[in-house]
Amino acid sequence: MRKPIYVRIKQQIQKEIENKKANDVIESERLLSKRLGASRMTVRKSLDELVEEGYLYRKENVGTFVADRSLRKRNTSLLSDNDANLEYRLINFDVKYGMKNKILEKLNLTDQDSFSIIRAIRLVLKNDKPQQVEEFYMIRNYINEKHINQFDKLLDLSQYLKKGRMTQRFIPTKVPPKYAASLKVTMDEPILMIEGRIFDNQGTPFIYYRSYNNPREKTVEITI
Amino acid sequence: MRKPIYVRIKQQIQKEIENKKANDVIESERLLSKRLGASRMTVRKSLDELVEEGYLYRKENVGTFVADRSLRKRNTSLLSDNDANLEYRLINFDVKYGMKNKILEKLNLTDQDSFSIIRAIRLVLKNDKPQQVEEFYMIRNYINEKHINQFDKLLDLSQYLKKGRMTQRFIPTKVPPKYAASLKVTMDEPILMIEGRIFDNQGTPFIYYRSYNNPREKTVEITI
DNA sequence: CAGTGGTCTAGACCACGTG
DNA sequence: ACGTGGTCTAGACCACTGC
Repeated sequence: MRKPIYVRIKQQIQKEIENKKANDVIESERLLSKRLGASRMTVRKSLDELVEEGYLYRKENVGTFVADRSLRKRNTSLLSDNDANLEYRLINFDVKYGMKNKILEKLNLTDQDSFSIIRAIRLVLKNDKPQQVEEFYMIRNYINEKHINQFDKLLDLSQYLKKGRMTQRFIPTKVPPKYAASLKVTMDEPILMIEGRIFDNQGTPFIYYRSYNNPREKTVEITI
Repeated sequence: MRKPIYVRIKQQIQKEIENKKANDVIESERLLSKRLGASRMTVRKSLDELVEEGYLYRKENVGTFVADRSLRKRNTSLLSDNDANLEYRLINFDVKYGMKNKILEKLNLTDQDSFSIIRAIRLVLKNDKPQQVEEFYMIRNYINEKHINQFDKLLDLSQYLKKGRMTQRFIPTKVPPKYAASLKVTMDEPILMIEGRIFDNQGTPFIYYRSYNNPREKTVEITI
């Protein structure tokens, strides 16, 4: 399927507002419609999405304005930080047919079921400082086989969110001894563990992950 | 302004799917349009919102289906838990013209500015068990004067989110001594503090809050 | 008064999944 | 082949703001 017009227009507007200051007014919907050669409803669909994502805001009967950059949505910041300074160091990768019961429960599986699970564990660093350790457990037949050998694609969770939903839990705890050294955190220090699951539309979980965050280095923040 | 048609239709559909099971198919957009007497685009707008909020999901070229209840969006669950069992106990309420610098910084204020800040602190209980302590700091001239004496309305943050945005930080820490007794938590136990700010469209913060969550009682979870 | 965003209509064509 | 969701059009009226 070729790219819809409203996506092209959305990207076009996104590009144009990069040069504008926060709270600058942009062209009216009718002008954009004329200039970009699309109906007003199509332009509106583009604007709707940009408003939803925090790029723009509207004042009724007045106009559409550029939003402050800090207000753009980042509700998946925990994992898909688009930060060029991040380095990922794989600690463990395997495909298993069994798994600890604690993990199976999270994926609504029992050891009677037939399944195989991809497990990946990685350390995330920023400017050589350890940020977090992430553990992923993914049910294999939900995963695109082509991605299994490309960790960056495999572990980019945003792709799975498009067609499903995610829950995240925030749990204060102590660092697991096995990760204390990697994270350079003392055993007694309280750290933040984030436990997440990704569900398909039917409500079946197919990815479970945990991340242990170094409180000295990483602030977990979301914008909604 | 009277209620738009798409809102009425949205509520209607919302009511109708309460009686359906997860993954049941609903009527097609064209049928809904005919039955409810609105154009297909209007029906679609209602459905779009219900999909966005996790009530429904669509399969291209196939149909629209009822989503699993657990997948409905709850990204503000931290505060506006619509849970009937919750009890709120006000600990402190005042309106001040000065405030600790740490708080002022969060609201982008200095003590040179002219302002007054509403401070409210409350304990949240569920079945008599302490869940969390919440501290709110709100710049007064952003707040509807009528609400100031109605704490439930004043502290319902969802109203402020409609026309602005919120950031939340998750910080593992130890319980502040002054709240240890209220929360029935020992001083050494790691607890989860959530720090949030609400911004207007211009990017100016006008509410700052903190919540200290009892890890034994309360699980902080969001669904996106 | 002119212009804005918000809503709404009655069509249309497309690609695709399922029977 | 038929029905579905996804996209798109070219209008329209409304309530409201700011000049």
